Amino acid sequence: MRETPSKSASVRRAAARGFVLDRTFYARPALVVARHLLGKVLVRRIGGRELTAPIIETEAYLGPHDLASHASKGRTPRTEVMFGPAGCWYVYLIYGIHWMLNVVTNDVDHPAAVLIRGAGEWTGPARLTKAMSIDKSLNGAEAARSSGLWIEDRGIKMARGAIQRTPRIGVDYAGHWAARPYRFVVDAADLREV
DNA sequence: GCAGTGATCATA
DNA sequence: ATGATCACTGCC
Repeated sequence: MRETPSKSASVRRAAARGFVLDRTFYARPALVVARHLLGKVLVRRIGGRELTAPIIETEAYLGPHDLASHASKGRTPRTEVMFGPAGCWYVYLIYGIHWMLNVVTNDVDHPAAVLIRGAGEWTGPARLTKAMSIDKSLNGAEAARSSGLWIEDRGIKMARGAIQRTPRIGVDYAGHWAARPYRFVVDAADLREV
């Protein structure tokens, strides 16, 4: 994608101005966090380099009553992180191959999280984690610079109508919860720098 | 359409 | 210890 020199400069300044989302952002209902993560920028530090990608697809997992959520099975070693403070990563392996990246939401002892399904050019939660070298070593870590994986607000805006809601993917086992529109998607073309 | 892949959890 | 399940992907 070609840009004029002045546009490139403004993008760099906008990036430098980005601020890291903190616990107050995540300590809200999963549906609110899932919606507001669209357009925020996932940042992964690997060595001295930073990989960045605007989030374009999320899913909310509400709590123990949500039969699509791992938390509906109760407190286990795997789900422990979801019972902890908001703003920590919940990373787990699925089908023996794929790492899934979630961020914990709500309050302590309210196990809820948002699955990050797509960012930048990467569609699909497993392709995203593969591209960003995300695995179990991040499970339980804070979404902060200290962990090497965090999310920033870089001022990207989108039209309200650009956001689509659909049922969540791959949770047909969850009865009527499978049909609830807890998946949020925005077309990358609808993201706008400010 | 469906195989691959192995952690996780319930059951025993 | 064993077996079922799985918030997916890639290849048929």
